[in-house]
Amino acid sequence: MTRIAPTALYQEVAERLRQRIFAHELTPGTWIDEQKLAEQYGISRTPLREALKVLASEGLVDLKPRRGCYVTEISRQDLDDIFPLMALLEGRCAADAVNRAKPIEIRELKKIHESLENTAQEGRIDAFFEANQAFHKRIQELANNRWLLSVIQDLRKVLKLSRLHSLSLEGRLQQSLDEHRAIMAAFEAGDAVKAEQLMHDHLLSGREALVKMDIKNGKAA
Amino acid sequence: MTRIAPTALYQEVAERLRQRIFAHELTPGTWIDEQKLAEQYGISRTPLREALKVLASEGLVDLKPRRGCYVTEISRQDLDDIFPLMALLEGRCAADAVNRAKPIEIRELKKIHESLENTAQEGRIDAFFEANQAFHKRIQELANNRWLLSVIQDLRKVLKLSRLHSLSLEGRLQQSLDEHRAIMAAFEAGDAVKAEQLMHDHLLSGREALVKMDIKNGKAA
DNA sequence: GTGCATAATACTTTATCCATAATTATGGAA
DNA sequence: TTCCATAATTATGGATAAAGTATTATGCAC
Repeated sequence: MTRIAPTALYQEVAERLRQRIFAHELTPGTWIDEQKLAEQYGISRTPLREALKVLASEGLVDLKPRRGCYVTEISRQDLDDIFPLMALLEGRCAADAVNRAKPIEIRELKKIHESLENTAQEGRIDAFFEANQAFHKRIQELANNRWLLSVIQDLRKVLKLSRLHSLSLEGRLQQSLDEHRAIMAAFEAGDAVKAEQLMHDHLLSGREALVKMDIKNGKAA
Repeated sequence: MTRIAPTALYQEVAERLRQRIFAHELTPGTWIDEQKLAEQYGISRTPLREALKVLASEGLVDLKPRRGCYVTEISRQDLDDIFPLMALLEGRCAADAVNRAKPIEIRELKKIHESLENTAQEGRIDAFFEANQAFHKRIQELANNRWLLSVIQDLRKVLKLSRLHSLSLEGRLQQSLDEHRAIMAAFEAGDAVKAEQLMHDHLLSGREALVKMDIKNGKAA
């Protein structure tokens, strides 16, 4: 019996570690014990080490030679650097997507947007979060630029390191929804320039909310 | 005697492989024989495999599970995707750099530009190439955005896979020089908007030259 | 003669083992 | 009591070996 998707062990391990890091089960700054982890997963250290190399070049962990592996700590400066960059990139995505999308694809996007409306009204935070991700991802796919997509996804992984990032949406659910409505309208109107502008500002306003939380909680990242 | 920079073996191996790939000694599409390579370098296959994982997440090689490792083949579509993206990113870099750079840093940049002028006049292609890289890199550093920098450098690595890319500069040395002069002038005038626009177009005109060569040679990438 | 199946070979993948370097703890001296 | 040095322990990094899977070639059958 040959597997349909022949993924190597190190890839599966990398994915499991990613999930644990995103879930903040492995918090930034903590040391990753290779031996213990290998034992936990019931594998040898070799594929684990290879997985850590992959995570390191994704920026999720820091690999200090002869000193071990640590979950990356993201600073406020990093967030200040990444958010404008994401705004730029996702803005471009939106513009390209508007220009390329066929009517049927716009309708499909609209469906995702509607599930966003529904989950918001029903107050299902986690489902809203999911739909939000799906909406953004779909637009990125519509832009049809493999490299733009991969750059954005890599940066998003890094953003996920910040606990505040996932929490920030909750506090501005209504605002986020409004912004999404406007973006959707620009798509339906075929206005690429406006879609770019709106998406750009949408990302930056996410950063704004995060700054406010940051101040309230009085701690960094 | 403890080393100042304790780099792991896999990192050195990764760097050596990068150089061989960029030099097109390992051409796109070719299979990388782990055993032979490990023997050549006089190391075991473990660090070599780890190096390949790193190169894979940089996009320089394709790691097909159970099928081995191949040098990435870059398509014309990839170039069409990457160049506008680079134009966007380096344009942003230029704008940020203008806004952040102190007068002394502008003067340092000017020095690099002048060596560009000199090497061009003397017809020293390879030195011109070096200075060109230094100029772009310096602007990226002046933008002072760690993540923007790393994204650009990653994409540039991928571009280097294309042989035509390095050749394209030769055919448009004068034009490239003119564009650099204009960019330098925008820096000295402190005009961020203009610098962004010029840098953006500079990248795109590089792509244009590449398309023309492509047509003349009648082959892809 | 062509197509399919089986076997053999070769390469990837994973596990175990060893050596080296770093960190921590303990003991002695100031 | 505190600081420095030395030794021991622990973890990382590299090597080697074994096992499993994929591909290719050869042989047989239709």
